[in-house]
Amino acid sequence: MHLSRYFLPILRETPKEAEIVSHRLMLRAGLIRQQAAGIYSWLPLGKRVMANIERIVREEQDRAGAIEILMPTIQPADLWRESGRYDDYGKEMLRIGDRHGRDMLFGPTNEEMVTDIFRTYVSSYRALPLNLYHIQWKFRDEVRPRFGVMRGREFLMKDAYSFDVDDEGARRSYNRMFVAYLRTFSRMGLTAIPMRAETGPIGGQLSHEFLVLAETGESGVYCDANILQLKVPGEDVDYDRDLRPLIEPWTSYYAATEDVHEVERFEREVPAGRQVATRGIEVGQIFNFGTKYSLPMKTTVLGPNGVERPIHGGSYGIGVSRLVGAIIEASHDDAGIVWPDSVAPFAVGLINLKVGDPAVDAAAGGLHDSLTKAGISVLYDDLDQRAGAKFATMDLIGLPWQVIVGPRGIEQGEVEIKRRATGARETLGLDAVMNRLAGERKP
RNA sequence: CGGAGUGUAGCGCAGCCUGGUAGCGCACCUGCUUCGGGAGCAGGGGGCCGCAGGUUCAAAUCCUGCCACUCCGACCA
Repeated sequence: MHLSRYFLPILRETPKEAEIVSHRLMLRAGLIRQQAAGIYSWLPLGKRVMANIERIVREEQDRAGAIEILMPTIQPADLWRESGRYDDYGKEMLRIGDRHGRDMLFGPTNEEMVTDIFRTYVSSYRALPLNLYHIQWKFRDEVRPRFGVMRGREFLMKDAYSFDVDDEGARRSYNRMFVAYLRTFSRMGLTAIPMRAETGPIGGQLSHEFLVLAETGESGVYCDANILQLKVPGEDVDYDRDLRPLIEPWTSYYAATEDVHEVERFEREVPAGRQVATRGIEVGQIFNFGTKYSLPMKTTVLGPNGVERPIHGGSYGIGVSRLVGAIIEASHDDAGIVWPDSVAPFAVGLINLKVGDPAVDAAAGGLHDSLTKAGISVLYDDLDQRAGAKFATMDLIGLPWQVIVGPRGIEQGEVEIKRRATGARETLGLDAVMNRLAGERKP
């Protein structure tokens, strides 16, 4: 992609409404544009990052056996009256009337709708377990949206819903999502810790929330240092086997957010040298809520003995748009964003230091073409600007690699290559660049 | 929803107290010179001063009401 033909509105100064670092950097690097409190347009660079996050989430959901569907953003109120949540949900729910005076709402979540789909088509225990998910925009009319996309009113969420014939099956489904979540966040370059959580308005008895560690996170986190060393299950994990041994280490060490933190227990259970107090951002939560929705919504299947029984459900959310902010909170420096390879909007930023110089133009243009042909996404800065401005822009938008082509090096047939995260530079021959990048690019 | 604050060009701000032709920096356009870490000079375009009402010969400025946005608290992917 040629920068001269792209749409990348960089801001040199920070808009004053942005208080936290991810919000500032998202506005400055041209990822988002605020349209109203907690409501954002996604500009090209932000859109690409979110698409990468979505892709990883999707791959891990699929791997864990969940099946993708897509439900609408607008829902009829009747379903919510049936579950009893139409009145419970309160002002957070955006209520809309259509032209016929029918009560509609912009979905804040989809338990009711997915249950409706399920009960229409599934009536036998033999079709279970089933886990349906979608990645769709939600709207929750938060009293106080803030922190940019970290707490917007409109946000993109992956929500999965599991259906099982009994509690034992529901726990297996829960465990599959537990492992999938560990893998998902790890692939995005994040350290995420699962923590025992309150179930809140979704209800149920078992729940964990996943906190991404970041110095600038909004919740205080207390945990045992050992949990930070645990190895995340590999992509060969067998989701059909008993996953409890994989999960047990993660749930056995002390880990709590500040609102449920027990100082005495922490002091007693965790040796002084391993007591970690840090901060985190909630990016996912999983629930096992049993029959909370299946009873009022009459969702049953026939068991092996021919007797109808209510299904046991769970729901599993990941804040996709929030993750964009969370990743930046966890990975940035004074100069700007430092994208993990797997979610970066482009793999390579290619800088032409002297636009108009035939030798430099030819070398940079050639690199752009061969990188693109090799399937390596590249943003080619072909603007006639000073070097300082180009470097500042590239550092700000945080692409993993910078390839710098200038007249000095080109005389020797050499370019410079810089790793954004470490600042490490090396000088390579033109031909060597391709091999170097091809080898390093594995997400 | 309680408390605090801010609305003036795309972004950052001054002007308001003490009413009198709407300004500065960045960004943008034109030209020339520059060019390996945010260039210099010259010229130029862009504003219902958040909205409505009032006071006044005259309102960005004073008064009243409303709206929007931000921050702190209680709630949340």
